[in-house]
Amino acid sequence: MVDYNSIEKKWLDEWEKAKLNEKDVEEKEGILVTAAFPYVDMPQHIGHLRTYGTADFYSRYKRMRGFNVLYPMGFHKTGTPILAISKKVASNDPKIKDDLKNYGISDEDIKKMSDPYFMADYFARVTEIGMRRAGYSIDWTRKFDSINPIFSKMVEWQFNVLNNKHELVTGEHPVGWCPNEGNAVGQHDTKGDVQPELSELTAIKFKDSDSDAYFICATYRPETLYGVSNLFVNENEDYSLVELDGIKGYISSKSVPLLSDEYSIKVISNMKGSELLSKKAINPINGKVVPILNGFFVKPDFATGVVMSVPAHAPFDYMALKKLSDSGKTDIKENEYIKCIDSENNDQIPSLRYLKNIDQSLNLNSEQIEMATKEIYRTELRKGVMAVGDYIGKGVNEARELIKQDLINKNDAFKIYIISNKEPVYCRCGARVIVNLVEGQWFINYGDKDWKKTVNSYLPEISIYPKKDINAFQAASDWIDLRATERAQGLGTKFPLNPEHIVESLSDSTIYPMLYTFYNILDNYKIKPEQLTIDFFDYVVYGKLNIEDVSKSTGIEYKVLKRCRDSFTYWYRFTSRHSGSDLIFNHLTMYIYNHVMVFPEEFWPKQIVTNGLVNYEGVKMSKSLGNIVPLIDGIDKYGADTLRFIEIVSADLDKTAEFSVDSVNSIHQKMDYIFNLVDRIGSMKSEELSKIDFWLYSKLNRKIRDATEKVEKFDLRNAYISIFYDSLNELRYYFERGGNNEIVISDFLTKMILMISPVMPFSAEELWHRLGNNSFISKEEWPICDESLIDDSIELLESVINSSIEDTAKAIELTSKMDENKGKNVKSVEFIIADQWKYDAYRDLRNSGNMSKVINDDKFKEIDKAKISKYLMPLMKTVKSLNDIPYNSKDEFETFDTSIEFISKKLGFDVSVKHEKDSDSDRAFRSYPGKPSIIVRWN
RNA sequence: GCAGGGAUAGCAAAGCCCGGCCAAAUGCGGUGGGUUUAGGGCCCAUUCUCGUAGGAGUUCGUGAGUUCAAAUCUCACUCCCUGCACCA
Repeated sequence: MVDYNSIEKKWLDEWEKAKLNEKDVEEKEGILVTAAFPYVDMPQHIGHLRTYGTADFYSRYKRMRGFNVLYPMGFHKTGTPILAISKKVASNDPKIKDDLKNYGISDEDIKKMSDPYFMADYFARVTEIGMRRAGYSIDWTRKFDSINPIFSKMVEWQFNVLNNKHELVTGEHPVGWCPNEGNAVGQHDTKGDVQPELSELTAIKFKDSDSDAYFICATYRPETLYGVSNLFVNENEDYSLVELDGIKGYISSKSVPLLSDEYSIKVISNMKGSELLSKKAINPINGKVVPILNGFFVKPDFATGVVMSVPAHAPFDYMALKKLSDSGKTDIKENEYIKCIDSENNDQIPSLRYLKNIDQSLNLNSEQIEMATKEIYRTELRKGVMAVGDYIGKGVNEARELIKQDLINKNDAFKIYIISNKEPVYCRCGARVIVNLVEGQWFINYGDKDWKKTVNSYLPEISIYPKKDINAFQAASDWIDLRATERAQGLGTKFPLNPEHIVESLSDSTIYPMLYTFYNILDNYKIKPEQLTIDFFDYVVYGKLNIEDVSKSTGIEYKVLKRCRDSFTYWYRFTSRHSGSDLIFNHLTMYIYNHVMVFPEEFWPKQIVTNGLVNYEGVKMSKSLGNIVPLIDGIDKYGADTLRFIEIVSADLDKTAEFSVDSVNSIHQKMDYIFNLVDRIGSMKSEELSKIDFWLYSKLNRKIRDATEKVEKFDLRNAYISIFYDSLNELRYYFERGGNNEIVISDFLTKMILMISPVMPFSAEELWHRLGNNSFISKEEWPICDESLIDDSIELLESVINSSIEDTAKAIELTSKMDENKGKNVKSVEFIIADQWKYDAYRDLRNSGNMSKVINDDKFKEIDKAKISKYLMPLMKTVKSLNDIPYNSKDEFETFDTSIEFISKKLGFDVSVKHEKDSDSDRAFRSYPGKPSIIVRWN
């Protein structure tokens, strides 16, 4: 087997020596290929190769097509995950230490990882090693990370632009919050890494009929307000009369601390739920006075602990009310329940229907009632129509929003946010996570109408691959709205408008590809971060300032400024951005928005390529399954080229690539074949070209033409089925047909290897040299198709031979069962080739589609009309899809005649061929162009 | 809920954009055969049903429709997957 690792090492060294990947401004057209830089909180695994490998493939391919392609790379270190892991290390968390140990990190290094900067550097270093070994043609002289002071300067400039254009706004914002530590909590900050889910409810104010206090009912379904028969509290729980944002209200005592960061709440007095049961409340929508009753199901720590009861539509309410009614604790009758929504059936009490669907006798537990609740919620939202009230006739979906808005406008309700996870969420410190409305939070206003309009009208200009993701981009662009852009903790750039905070880590990584274009220059000339003023960036990006002034104000030499500007404008004109498709709804959309806002139109994104994930042996790679293969291990084991092939070209871009040992083996075998063939090539002969040589040339050139078209459209899978798999089959067939011409094979292999080189650069380089070349293959040109060598006839005739062989085998199998053939063996097989008039008539019929016209044509006057008609009849059935037959009777005859040896070897019988006119067999007439009549003789 | 994607033979998966060359690529699995044949690998054949000659029938989530013609277009329905906010 090929020793991939030693080939890799050999060529990595050679490429490094030749500085093959370092690119600079040149005469020829430039392309900047960037992939979303990796977040370095763990080593990369083989799945990461998909994105970076695809970007590398594209870079290499475009270079072979004559472009100057720069593929740079950096590291993302902004944000909280690195900090969180490092904190865990510092607190001696055994689980995290195990994880790190499994990555093969020494105890000593793990200890040092309590320093987040050490950890980030460590993983950045490991990541770079892996990327080099994967063969990415990255220009490492431009490497930076996102906490680098120069990077921060770029971010400051970007936010200065956004601020000047009034796209930074402040407001209040609901966040998951730890009341103990006083800061926002995300997934990384909770026990068990649970993402706190926030959801919005409407809190409706029912006035107490004999005081100025309100019962504050939180609900997901404000549209059912028309059907309220009573309110529920839980008589066994404690309740409080509170002052909440200026009004008096009753809420459960347990809800007070959960809401107290969201609202200002002062407790006036406390009471048992049972004490509230004597009260009555007024429904704000219709003034109806309703009683307060005991709801067994009311949870005091969910929202306000007071709920409105809509027995006709809420299964829990129905069950609770029925219970009360059965025990005589209420005199509300079922026929008083108000139905306010019509949906699929005509039940007067829809909730009852859903309960009975689960159990006719209504002997239900809470879980079952919950199920019924979900079911009715779903159905009524989708199909329900308001049956009462101001919005009668409108769909529930629409009416809900309208009613909510009306109530809020009339000050009868307000929004309330809760943590809606099934189980309470706890901060690592132990406190229960609650909702807080953060005041003065800065947002980037992606909801700005003009901004959105500009982006939406530019979106069709961007080449997006895979094509079907265009919809997703469109949807993402429409959907993106205010986006929080700063936060209190984490690594990163200080937020210019509030230096206590840092720029949020997706917001700081939207325009950074621009920095690659001149980072190496800043580095070379040892430019200090403080020299990178607003003026500097304004000059480089807009070119509108006077360069002398900028040079003076920044202290950067004229020629350095000029080079930065030139480099930026050269590389940023055509950019190709690569990432996983999971980033469409955040990073990539923000990338587009920020480019459109910050840069002149000529530098807006030109191309975006996204890709799907990678499965390992049929399942997703994940930490919990323990099936993550680190990139470097994968390369050691399978070879970089093998990983590259499987991940870059063996699946459609948008699909999950399947990595399995089987697929590895299959590629290894095929590569072995190619290596052997290349090594054997010297022992072959160069002879005069025969038919099968032309066949192979035709296949090759067709392949070059079609595959190139496919590569251009990022249809890599099909391109490489043709370039790799089909080529091998064609070679095998060529040899089987007796081909053995050194020049032809060498031509074929050379072009095939050139086309494989962007995917498998190491093997291709090795094979290229074994073929006797001394240049680097990556500096060679992509093969060009020679149209004159594409010969439809020769390929078609070859396939006629093969289909005839198949048909014959099948015919023999079936006829061997015939009584007359029982006990006999096949003696010989004869192929009868259709006479020339059949070819002519075939073409005429194909062109005209008119049978009688063909029959009556003068040129067929020699032939019996009944005969022509009998011949054409079957063709009529599929007349609209007849293939073009570009050759004639004698071509088909010759092909068979010269292939007799091959055919009889395949079939194992003597084979002969005859023209139809020379045959006296009654089956001879069955011959058609491309379909000789087959006569099997038995003895 | 909102948004995006999906449902194809034993399994996995292509085809669908651009209707006919589609009983439907390919891989795995199954069956039979070959290979100086332990195993594995490799090669060949076969793998919806029927068939006394290269053919016929019935299939591509369900139901309807458009069409001379539908896996492919339209509509409805059912079910599945992914993302959803400060988090990379």
